Amino acid sequence: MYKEYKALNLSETGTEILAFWKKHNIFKKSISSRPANNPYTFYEGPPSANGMPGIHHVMARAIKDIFCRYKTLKGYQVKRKGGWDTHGLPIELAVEKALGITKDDIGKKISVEDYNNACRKEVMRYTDIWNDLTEKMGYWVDLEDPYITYKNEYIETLWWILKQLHEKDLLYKGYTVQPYSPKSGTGLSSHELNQPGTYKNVKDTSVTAQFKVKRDKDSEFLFEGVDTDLYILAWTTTPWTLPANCALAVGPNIRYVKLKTFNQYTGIPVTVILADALVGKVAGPNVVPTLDGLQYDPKNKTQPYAYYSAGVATGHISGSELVGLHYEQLMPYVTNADLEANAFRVIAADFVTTEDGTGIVHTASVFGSDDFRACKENGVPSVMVKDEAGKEVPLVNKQGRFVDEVTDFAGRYVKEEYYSKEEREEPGFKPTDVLISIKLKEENKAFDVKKYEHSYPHSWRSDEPILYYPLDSWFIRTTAVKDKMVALNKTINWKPESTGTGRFGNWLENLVDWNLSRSRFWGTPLPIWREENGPEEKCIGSIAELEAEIDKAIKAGAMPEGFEIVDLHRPYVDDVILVSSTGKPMFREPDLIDVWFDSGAMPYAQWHFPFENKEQFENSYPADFIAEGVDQTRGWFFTLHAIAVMLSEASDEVKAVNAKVGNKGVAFKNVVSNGLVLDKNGNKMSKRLGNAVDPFSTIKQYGPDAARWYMISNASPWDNLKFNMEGLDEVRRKFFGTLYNTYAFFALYANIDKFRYAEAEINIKDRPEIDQWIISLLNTLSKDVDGFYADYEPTKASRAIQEFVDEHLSNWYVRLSRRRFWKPVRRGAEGGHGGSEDSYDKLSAYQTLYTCLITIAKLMSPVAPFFADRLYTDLNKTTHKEEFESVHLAYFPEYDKSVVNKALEERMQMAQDISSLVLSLRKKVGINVRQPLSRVLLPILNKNFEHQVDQVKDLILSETNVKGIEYITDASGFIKKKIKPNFKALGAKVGKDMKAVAEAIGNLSAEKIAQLETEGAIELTTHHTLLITDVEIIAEDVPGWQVANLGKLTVALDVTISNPLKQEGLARELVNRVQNLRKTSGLEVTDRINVRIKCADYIWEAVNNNLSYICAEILADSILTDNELTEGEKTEIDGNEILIAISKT
RNA sequence: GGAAAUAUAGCUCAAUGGUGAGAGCAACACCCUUAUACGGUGCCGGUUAAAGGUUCAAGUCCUUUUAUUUCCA
Repeated sequence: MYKEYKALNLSETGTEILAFWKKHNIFKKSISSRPANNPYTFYEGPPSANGMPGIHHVMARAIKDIFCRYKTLKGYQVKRKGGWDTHGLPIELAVEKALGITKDDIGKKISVEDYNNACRKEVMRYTDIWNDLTEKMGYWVDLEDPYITYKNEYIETLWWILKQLHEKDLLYKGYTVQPYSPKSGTGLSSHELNQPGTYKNVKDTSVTAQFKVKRDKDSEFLFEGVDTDLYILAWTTTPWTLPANCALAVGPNIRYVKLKTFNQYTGIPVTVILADALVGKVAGPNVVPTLDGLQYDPKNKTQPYAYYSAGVATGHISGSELVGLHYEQLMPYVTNADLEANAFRVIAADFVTTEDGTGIVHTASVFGSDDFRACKENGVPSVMVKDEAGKEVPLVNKQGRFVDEVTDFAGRYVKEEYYSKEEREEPGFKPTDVLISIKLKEENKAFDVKKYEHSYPHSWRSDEPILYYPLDSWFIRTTAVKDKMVALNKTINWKPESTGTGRFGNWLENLVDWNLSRSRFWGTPLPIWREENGPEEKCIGSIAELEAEIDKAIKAGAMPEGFEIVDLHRPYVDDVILVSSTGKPMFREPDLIDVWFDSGAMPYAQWHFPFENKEQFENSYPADFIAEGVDQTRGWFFTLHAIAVMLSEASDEVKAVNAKVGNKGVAFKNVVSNGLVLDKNGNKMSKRLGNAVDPFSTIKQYGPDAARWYMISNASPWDNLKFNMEGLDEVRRKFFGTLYNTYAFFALYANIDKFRYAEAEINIKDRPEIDQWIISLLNTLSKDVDGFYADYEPTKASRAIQEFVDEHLSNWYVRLSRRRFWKPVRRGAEGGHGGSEDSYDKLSAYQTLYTCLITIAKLMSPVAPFFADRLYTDLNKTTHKEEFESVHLAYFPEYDKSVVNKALEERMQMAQDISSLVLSLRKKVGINVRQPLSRVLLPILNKNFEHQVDQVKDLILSETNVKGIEYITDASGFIKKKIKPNFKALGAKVGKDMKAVAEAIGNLSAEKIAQLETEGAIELTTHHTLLITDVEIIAEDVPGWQVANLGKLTVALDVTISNPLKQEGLARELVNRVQNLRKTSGLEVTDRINVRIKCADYIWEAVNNNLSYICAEILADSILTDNELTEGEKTEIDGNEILIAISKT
């Protein structure tokens, strides 16, 4: 027996099938039943289990799951090792919040050890909830043996990788300019800088400084007509950075001008260069045609300005013309040959604006991140001094004071706020910025000094302004393999392609070295030990190596006897002090590494490669497929790619594996980057706004399959999805509801007829037309869906399946075949072909519908794994046609080309279209479908047309309740024709003359059209030869008939109703009433009945004339007229009252 | 500031450069149903974000702009 259900309940299906999978270990079997030598490798991007999963995780994981299940169906062995991302800032923050502490308290209120233990606990806090969701949504991933990034083994692999890079000089120490708090002596992360209250409005001393242009052959053109010194004006709100000035940045497309004026502090006439757009702000209304005869007035703050050359318009200088000019160092405390040659010049930078200042930006490479980048790009050296150890350091030390070399201000804090309150209140105290301003004024180097209010970031720890300051960092020299990364990226299949070429490709083109350093506590420690103030450096690549070094250190007395390292995290690893070759102590570099390195190294670290599992690694490298959100483009996707490419150069072990598996150095071959899940209005989901969708309640309410199907079929994975609950409901009703009903219909009759698919398979070619048609479509569908999955297009796959189920299987095949299933079979003919035609036809219908259903189950199983499995097992449990206990152990349907018949598909489409046209005509003239009509007229388009339609004639007639089809030709000129140019065909031929040709075609007479049809070609008035293939000719109208058109099809309907037709219509009306009555009386579909009716005479006459038809339809043994009838159902036929009484025989 | 994606009916999405831009949902009306709270037919709905350009022909190709979103700075 096929299981029959009271109603569709996808939620229940989910929980029941899940239990079935668990009980029978289906997931494990789906792996073990596939050969190990045919692997398909998937990498799980590890989620962090310290937050609750959201609906977008269901989306992302559905995509991962779909392709893994699909490949299993295709016979691949798909292992999916789960993983957890356990390090990183979010975890630290969660712990700090839970414990009510800040970063500053670590090592004070709480030991690093306790803190890290808290992190270790925190990180797996929601593991159970995650696992629960994973199961409930049907995401198959191995949760029993996941990789966990904080495990020693995992870290050991990371260390091994770092050592590979270190040995090839791909790991080095450098510096970056970062926000820095001198008071607390630490850098600040961008996250810390984004805390509320960090940015405050402050009033700072701002200086517009005069940088004197060196007169040489490059600058000579600027001096034309200039009779004073020439200065470039640059503005800064951090005067303390002026001693470190090394370049001036201009916008290459900004227009600059020369102005002559007096320095307001010294009265010296000067000529200055600034942006044209800012003349109004700097000079205000004080621009005069010429300064001739004007005098400097020390009491007047607003000195006059004059454009240098009288013709203002010709005085423009473009920024690019200024690039390369050299100027004199503004505050020459520190210089050297390199600086003299390569610094103190004008460079172009994209961050220069004309919003404020002078349109020229003072640049101090080590005190600003833009500055740092611009100087690096332009090869400008930094102004630095050497410390006692001979190391280059900036002019400001880590406490925020000027170094000795800046003689005038040595030892002074650069920011006023770093002085204590008492110091600042002492009489005569002046902030360093002010002192610098005074000095510049005296030296005719300050053009303008004033207070300026702006927003400036402050440290949340000490509430003092931060400095942008160069901090030590460890880098991976990704730029060394940039070309290879770019080249290999082109071999990766990105979905969508634009993410790979655009976002990722551009990122690679502008690659900078990867800054690995993080100043934190909970993460993978950098395995590098260094001598203090010495050159020696050790990078440790394994636990064994570390232990050996510890042994050496113990022997040298640097560490206590019996020291053992059991945990590679801080603080334990910081207790390790090694000894150098000269016996000096070596301390670990205190940094942790970027957590992205953790996840990017998972292909190796998940197997603890190369320390263990070499074979597993070889069999799963690189990945065939990965999928994550598009936000991972520069995160996980990048780190996977970067590490893989680096190792393909730096590691002999990885090189060997690559050679063996034929990998040029990628970590993954196919990648799907999915979009975001937004709420139904297109807003971002957030807990704060309360528009976040809870995945658990969604799955509970609609079932996991509806949720998955909705998300996948609605929009391509890479488009953002507007998540709307109504859509889920629609999917449930429309797709799953229809499919469920189709199954229920099948089960109902198959159970009655005890169909078990035990009979021999009827050859497809021997089945009725409609069976051949649906089988043909089904095979086309299998092929299409296979292609879509293979191309990582799940949306197209699900839409194709949905269309097949709704439009073709349910709405056409089952509807038209319905009678075949309930048609009574003569006794004795049951159970085998060779019996009557009836049983043969019925068997064919069962076999066909069964095949459709079980094939659909397989095709849809990657997207809707629960429902598909129920459908599959419900069918297969009764027939035992296949040996698999689950659809997920079965194989993808084979495409059988021999049963695909395009002509058949075409004519069935015509049948559907013609039927639709007839129904629409019926509607137009108000004749309902129960009233039979005599004939449909079809104007013939070509010979093949008649042949095609004839084969589906019966379907059309029964669907539209019409007695016959007649084909008409236009021999008599009876049919009105319409001619339309085929633009595509004509375009190539006539090109520019298209308009005239189209008009000429439109003007063709009926005779000319007929001539074209018979002769195949005519001459147009435009002197072009028109071929029959250049146009479409449609029979548009049959005068005097009810006519409807669709594309090339034209249908005319005879709407005259003769008396026999009328009577037949009445008979059908009666059948309809009786059937309704059967249903409301609760009779079974197989019950036989007796009927008595009381009605008008003409209706009884109609009934009497169609008695056998009616009896057959309603399973009646007798129908009697009874004018005395009082009981029974009162109803209406043709406007007349009728009384019907039925009774079971 | 840079890069990328998206923009088509009230909503969700289609539309190999080929000329009246289509479905589904929703609304409305009528009809059908011994699988189907399902279906059919009709009706309603569009300056294809805007402006230029290329072309015989643009929703589609190019340029600019706008909006939304993401990533980076």
